[in-house]
Amino acid sequence: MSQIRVVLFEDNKHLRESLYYLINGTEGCMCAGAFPDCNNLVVQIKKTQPDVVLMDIEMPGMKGTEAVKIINKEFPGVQVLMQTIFQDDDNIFSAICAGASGYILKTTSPAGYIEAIKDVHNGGSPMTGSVARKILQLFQEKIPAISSSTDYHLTPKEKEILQHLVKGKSFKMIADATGTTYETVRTHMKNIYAKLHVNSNTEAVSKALNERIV
Amino acid sequence: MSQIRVVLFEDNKHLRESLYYLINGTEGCMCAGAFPDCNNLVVQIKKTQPDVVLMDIEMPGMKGTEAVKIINKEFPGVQVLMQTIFQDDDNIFSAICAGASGYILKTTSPAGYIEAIKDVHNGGSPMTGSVARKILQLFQEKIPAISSSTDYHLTPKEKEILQHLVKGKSFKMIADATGTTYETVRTHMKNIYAKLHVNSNTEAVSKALNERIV
DNA sequence: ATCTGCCTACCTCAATCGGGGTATAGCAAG
DNA sequence: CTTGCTATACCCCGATTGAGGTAGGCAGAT
Repeated sequence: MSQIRVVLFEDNKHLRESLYYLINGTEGCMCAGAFPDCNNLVVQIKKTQPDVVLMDIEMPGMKGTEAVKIINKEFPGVQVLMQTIFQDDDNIFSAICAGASGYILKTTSPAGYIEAIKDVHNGGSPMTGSVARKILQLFQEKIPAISSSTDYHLTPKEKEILQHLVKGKSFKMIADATGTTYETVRTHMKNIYAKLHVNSNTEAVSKALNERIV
Repeated sequence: MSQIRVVLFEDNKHLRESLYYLINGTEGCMCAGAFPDCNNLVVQIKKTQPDVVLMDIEMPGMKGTEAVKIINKEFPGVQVLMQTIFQDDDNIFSAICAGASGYILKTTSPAGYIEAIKDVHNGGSPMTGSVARKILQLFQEKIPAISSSTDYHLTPKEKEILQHLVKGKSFKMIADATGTTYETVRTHMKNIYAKLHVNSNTEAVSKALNERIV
């Protein structure tokens, strides 16, 4: 079986070299490159052809999260494993949004590093327990009530019409799209308004989107 | 140091007993209860006073995700560790939304179970690598572009008016709220429509909410 | 000093919408 | 077989909105 090609970006010289030797000293892994910054990022990745990139989040010059974005765009198959000393929400959040595949702390043991590299290469997303907790918390904050949305007892037809309304269509266009008449759509809309306790189309759209009724 | 009190809910008798002995056979842990279903959930938790609940996601009667919701509401300090044989998006997603603190597969080794229990008790969120990957993917889907939302160059006043519109207010009410006149609001709305490339209030609301312009 | 962008304000006209009705038909539950 | 719910469809009327103008005042930039 072929080796996992790892490339690392890490500004701390000592850590960079330690990781370099650690990876090369591990069976099934090889370090195809080790760089102190993200200058010439694209060129270096093209040259070194990594399977996994180990990326420090705080570095001089281009930020780690920026680098992740570029890697994901230019080299979609490459897995990026973030490593950091910080575990603040903002950093984690932007790394996730940028498309990182794993997120470990620098306090991780050498064996943990190797395990994480292998895990990420196998399609997993290793992350330190405390980081995972933060991600779950972020998730719960940002997606407040996907399932706890109150049921307004909309009929299938009413939901269908509401969906069209949310797309910005007029009653006429909805009538067209649903194969009914303008007046029928209006009747349904009146019922929708009554059920949602609103009295304008904008209010209905707002409520539909915010409470994910659509 | 005191022991971690674990209570488990698992319908499979064999697995339930195995886990019971595993936990009681581990230093620092004790199994304060083991139940085949979530009947009398609240009573049983009140009686057994667990630090950590190990919850099967698929059970007869009350679903695991429902149980998590109740536990989080009634006993906020209790950590819930979900275990499942499935790793489909819906289950993971609803468990997270319900407030689970960890998510492991049943293929996890006994040592892994113990580690996960300890991790969750220490404020971590252990999860199988593949589950973590799914959560990251869900995250990236649901939070598509928190910062990459295109800028439509709305002026402050226009944004203010749009915010009112999203709340479902009519032009008249917006005029009132912003201290201007009805006609001025209409003028602003025309400009907003032009900038957002829409031509109805519902479309504007929809775009504002979906692209987080508000 | 002029120009550009923003906020302000008004007008008209046609189209759409909200609220109030009424009515028929299908279909499932009681 | 009647009751209730849903879907269908139409009417009227007044209010609101969309589209098209015009125009003054004011701040910051060139």
